[in-house]
Amino acid sequence: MPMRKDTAMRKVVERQTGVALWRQIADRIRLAISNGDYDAAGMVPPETVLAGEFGVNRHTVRSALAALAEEGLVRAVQGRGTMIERKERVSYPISKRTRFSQGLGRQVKEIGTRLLGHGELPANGEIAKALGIAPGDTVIELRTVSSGDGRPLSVSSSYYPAHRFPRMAEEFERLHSVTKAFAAHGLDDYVRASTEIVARHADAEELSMLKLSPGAIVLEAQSLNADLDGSPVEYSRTRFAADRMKLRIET
Amino acid sequence: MPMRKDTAMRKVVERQTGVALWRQIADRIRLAISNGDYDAAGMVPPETVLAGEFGVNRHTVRSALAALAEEGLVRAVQGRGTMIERKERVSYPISKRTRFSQGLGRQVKEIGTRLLGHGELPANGEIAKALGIAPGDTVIELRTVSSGDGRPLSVSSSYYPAHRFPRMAEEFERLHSVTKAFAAHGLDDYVRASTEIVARHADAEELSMLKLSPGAIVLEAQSLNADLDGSPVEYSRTRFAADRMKLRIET
DNA sequence: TACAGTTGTCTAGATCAATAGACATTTGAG
DNA sequence: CTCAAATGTCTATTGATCTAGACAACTGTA
Repeated sequence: MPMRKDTAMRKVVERQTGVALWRQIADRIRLAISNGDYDAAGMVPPETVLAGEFGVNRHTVRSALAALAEEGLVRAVQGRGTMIERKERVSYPISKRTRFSQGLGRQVKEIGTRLLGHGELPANGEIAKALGIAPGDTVIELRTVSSGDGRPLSVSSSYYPAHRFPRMAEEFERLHSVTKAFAAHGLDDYVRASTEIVARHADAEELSMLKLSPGAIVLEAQSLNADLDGSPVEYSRTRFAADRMKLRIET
Repeated sequence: MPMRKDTAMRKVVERQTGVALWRQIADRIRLAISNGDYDAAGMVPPETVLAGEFGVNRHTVRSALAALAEEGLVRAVQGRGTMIERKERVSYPISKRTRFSQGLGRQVKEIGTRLLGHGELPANGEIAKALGIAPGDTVIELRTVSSGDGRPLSVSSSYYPAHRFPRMAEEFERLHSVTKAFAAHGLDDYVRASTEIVARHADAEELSMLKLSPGAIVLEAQSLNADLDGSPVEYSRTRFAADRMKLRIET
């Protein structure tokens, strides 16, 4: 069986698919940037060249580049070209001992987690099953958004059994750390029991919280942390901006 | 800080974003189906109701439903309504001992892996770095597509150091199993050393191989397997159809 | 059979996306 | 300075998407 060669001179974009050509092209250029395809020059090829490669009008390419400039990924300078401002995805480690701030430390200078809101609510089926409690039992919800160097990276909803961690919200607000808030309840260590990962289009709330443009992708990690006896202590759904993050699984 | 309530009567879709309304709506309905929001009735709400919820014309909703019907997710019956045909995502386990067929066994009746092509090529920087060989050293590439119950689930490109596994392609064609092909080279056990996960829009080749519609999402897992001495034996990039799969991390 | 509720089809017009071409403006090199 | 190469701006036109309304066809129930 012969090897299929990717000779594709013309980079394919498809029409009449509900996704505008300029957006498909923006996605392709974003990918090429993060792959390092343009590292040699440090800039994107000229608009006329890109238009030729994709088989579209130059104006269509300009729409794509305008969208990328809006994201802060490139910056166009008249007379010179379109320069790459930023390229790497931040790598987020998932391991037995996953703590948010650690592991990102070397990649981002400034990490911030902001509490969006908190509340108590009866556990629905999904949450109750994960935490091993009865549906309707009270859980505490924390909603947070995390940023690196000023860019939002993830939004998260976390659930804690209220009977065991009654002051979770207050302690988190005081200490700005889940690990420390656990410690304030007498829990010194916990480990990741399971993680499920799904990718999908961002919904309207995620678009606005993560400052994404419609059609953008989120990586959703549904994770369960347990104490050393195996009893669940936290269930959370974290949605990462997929174009800014990759997940690294450490087994 | 008060809890933010999601009262959203009107489900928000955004205009002038390069993603057609019908496609945004299709994505939202697909998500609602996989969340089980419509399980009680087993069918999608009437077109007029959906049009009201999203604040669009009924024709726009019809375009969205037509796209979902094309995917085989729903089936419209005149006079009755639009029924849900399929909803679950297949869960793919990632652990120290990840083998493709296992773990999917209970979820899918019929698993097939088809060899698309193979070849020998000099390792590029990415592959050489992963496999711990010199750039330019020969690697064997296997390109496969895997299906469950007739639906394509993933496409994969795998790379093996040719000096150690010279007959990888032939053995895989004969045995239809990477694990058995390794065994034929005298390697009885191997473990997952690392996995990185990225989500992005599918490119044209992935769209056709996975039978996806443009704008669809792939989950790409870049994984490295090593023998028990820690020496890399396989580097692969597997792209999963994100709307059909979720990844389960087992730590 | 009658009817309410639903999907299917058609027409017409408004708005958005993409093409095409022309020319202005800026930059860097010779 | 001059020029080539690149981005910026404008106009006009075509095709795709979305809205609007009307009515046909089918299903299940009363």
